[in-house]
Amino acid sequence: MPRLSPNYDEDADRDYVKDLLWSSGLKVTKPRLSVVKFLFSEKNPLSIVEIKNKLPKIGNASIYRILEVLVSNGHVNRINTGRIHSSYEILRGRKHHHHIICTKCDEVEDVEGLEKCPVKNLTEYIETSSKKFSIIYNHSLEFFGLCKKCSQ
Amino acid sequence: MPRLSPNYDEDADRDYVKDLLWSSGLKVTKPRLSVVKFLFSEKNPLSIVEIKNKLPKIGNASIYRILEVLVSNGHVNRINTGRIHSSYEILRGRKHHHHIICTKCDEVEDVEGLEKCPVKNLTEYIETSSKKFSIIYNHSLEFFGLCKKCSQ
DNA sequence: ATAAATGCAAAAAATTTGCAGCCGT
DNA sequence: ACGGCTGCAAATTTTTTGCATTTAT
Repeated sequence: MPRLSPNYDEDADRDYVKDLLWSSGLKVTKPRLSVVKFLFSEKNPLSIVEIKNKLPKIGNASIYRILEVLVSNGHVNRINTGRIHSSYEILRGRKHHHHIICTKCDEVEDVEGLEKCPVKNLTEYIETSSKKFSIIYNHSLEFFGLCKKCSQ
Repeated sequence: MPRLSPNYDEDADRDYVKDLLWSSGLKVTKPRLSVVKFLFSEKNPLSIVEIKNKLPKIGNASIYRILEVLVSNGHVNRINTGRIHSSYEILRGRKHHHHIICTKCDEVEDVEGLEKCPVKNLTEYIETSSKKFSIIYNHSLEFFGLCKKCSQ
């Protein structure tokens, strides 16, 4: 659940999650609610494996299909960890941000404390100077390193 | 091959590629030379599939192992295109740079014209402020958009 | 000579697909 | 009731592993 307010209201959140699906014309089903709620509940991005483990009742194929539909509707971001499987994070209610990925254990952490995105103001320049591209609508910035556990 | 000089000297290049392997204490084998030379020869990053198709004589497992060893020795960069499989590009002889990826046709272009990496000087700050990470040794920055062909 | 790297084949892991039946609207 | 969604099982695709053989040093 989102740690937005100290008094977390589960019902309000449920409606929020429902709205997310409903607003995209998606049917509000149990498996979808579970996936979205799980994504909301975790601060850091979740891998397919983590989602599967946490929600064993949902069929394997459905997990893929649910995440696909969430990504294509813009509710969820697929993070390119460079690892075997992608990780996913919910977008709504969160600021644009970047990630640090452990190349040994795949741990993902959000980059915190940046006032503003260091790349955002480059987009327009790059759009102009690129030979082959005319539109840039997004970017992703990942840092790779070793987490404290793995660097010992 | 690197298009660095107008008069390209294949032998010189061969030594260059050999040196690359040798300098990391890697045995200079035919499969490794082939992979490195193929990576040098293409301006844009190559996916595992493209490499496999181009070099069918190299065993499947070896391709994975060769790329892994090249990445872990810092000669090759694994780019997270957000597509199904990662792409790889050789680093040596090329400046650190970033990419623009067309989300429709997967075309990849290098970002050109930046004097310096807009992210580099953030690394130390992020290393310090991160809770879970102690070392950051790399990053990747990709812009997503539509190429001129696909945006028409 | 010997330690490392390769190729092959088999195994494991990750993802996709087809389809019958269930469930939201 | 309809169409979209799900679960299951099977099929693909991608990646890893074990081991005998080859190869670079």
